[in-house]
Amino acid sequence: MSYTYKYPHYSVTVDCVVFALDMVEDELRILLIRRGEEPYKGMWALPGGFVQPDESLHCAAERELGEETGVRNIFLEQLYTYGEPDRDPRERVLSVAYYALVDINAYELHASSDADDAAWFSLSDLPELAFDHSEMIKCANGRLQGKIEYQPIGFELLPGKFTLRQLQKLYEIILNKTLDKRNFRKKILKMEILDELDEIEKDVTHRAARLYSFNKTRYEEKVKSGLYFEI
Amino acid sequence: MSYTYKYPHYSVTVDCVVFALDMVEDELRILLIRRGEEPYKGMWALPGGFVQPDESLHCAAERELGEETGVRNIFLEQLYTYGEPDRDPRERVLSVAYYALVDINAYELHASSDADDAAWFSLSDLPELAFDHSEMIKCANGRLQGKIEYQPIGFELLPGKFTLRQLQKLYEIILNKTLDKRNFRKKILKMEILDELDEIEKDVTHRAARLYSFNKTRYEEKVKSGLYFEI
DNA sequence: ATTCCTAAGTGTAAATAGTACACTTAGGAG
DNA sequence: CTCCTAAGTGTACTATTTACACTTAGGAAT
Repeated sequence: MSYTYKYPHYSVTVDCVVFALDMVEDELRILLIRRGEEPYKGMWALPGGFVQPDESLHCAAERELGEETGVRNIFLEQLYTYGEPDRDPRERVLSVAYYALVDINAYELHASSDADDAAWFSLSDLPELAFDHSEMIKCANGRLQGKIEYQPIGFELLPGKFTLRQLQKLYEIILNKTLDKRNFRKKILKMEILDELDEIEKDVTHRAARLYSFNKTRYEEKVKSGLYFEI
Repeated sequence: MSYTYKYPHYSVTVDCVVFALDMVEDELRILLIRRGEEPYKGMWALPGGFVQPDESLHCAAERELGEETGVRNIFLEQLYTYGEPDRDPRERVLSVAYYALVDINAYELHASSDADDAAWFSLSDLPELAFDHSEMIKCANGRLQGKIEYQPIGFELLPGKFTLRQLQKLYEIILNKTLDKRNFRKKILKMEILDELDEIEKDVTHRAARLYSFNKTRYEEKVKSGLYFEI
């Protein structure tokens, strides 16, 4: 099968920068796949692939991510489109980059489709990557750092029920600065967008912390009446 | 001439949302062109067009904007990529949208290329637009409102020499709220990123205000040493 | 030249938000 | 029962933001 056009057309891919938190090592992690096909066969790269004729860009990103890594139903947002004429050695390929936030414990990785392997890498210790994928990660990290301070997207990196300590650590890791425990708690609780649950964390070797959950409906109500989320 | 590919490829265009300020009517304006070709021939649309094989997306946006309207050398930044399969009635076309900021007095509009006409429209009184261009403008306006509060991009909408009143009005128009004159001046001057010039405005029928210019070098220095621009 | 009109330019006090900081409590491990 | 770790909590100080009104300058009109 072949496709013929009157004017120049380009291949279009989507690539996903998937972030997760490693609360043990206190670092951000990125989901990478090992390429099973040329070019860059055997090299680590962002999960992604070609956009099919009848799917939207967003759907393509969701599909490729699911196919290659098993990760589904997550926060996914368009980041930037990379279109330098020579960014792919085969021919001109545009890539619409997306970034995603995921609770690292919610998924078991399953490499498949064009990926030989899928694994989490520390943001501070990435392997050499295919194409311009390093640049995409840098861009995504900048976006994440900027957005997390004034939009309640951090919760996407945590399980539905979390402790205030986990939430604080999340901000400390992403913004790369320490926060004062008492001031942080005061600030986040004052917004009244967290539900205090009747549960405490389990399997810890010290006093267990209370669990909270993010109340999105409440947040949206509060935004309407003037709340400006800010950490 | 025809182009044949093994896998599906798509047409790629760039479209530009060009903002300017009307200081007389106190409103934001958008640069539109009247389409000279099908589809949507005769309808108003954003300036833009097909990406050529050897130019980057950014270059394509600059070129199309220059060709269709005469506007060149301006602040231009990628916004979002639109790729719904049916957004163009001819075939699948992706459009990489850019937004731009320009001093409305710095250019004389020259419609040419695929455009029959080019004109400024008030953001609050736009005609019906081709494709999904209304959505692009909405998105661009959101980005502008968000970005102008914490990045010094507003100066791009003013001439190189401006009064503090003009600068304040700019923020008032874009953010759609009034600001206190004394507090605004205090805030912006305290940043020490404006040069106070030995000139005052001309041709005004009242006391002439002092002119200032944005010192970008000074701004970047200050950012390095911890300045966080915010209005 | 005098008056009128418009916008330029300027400071202070009160309220709010942000920061710095340390001890007691709870609970599992040994 | 002791030890260890992190949970949980309040206050005083500092910085920032807000609200607010009058005098000055300069051209236009008479």
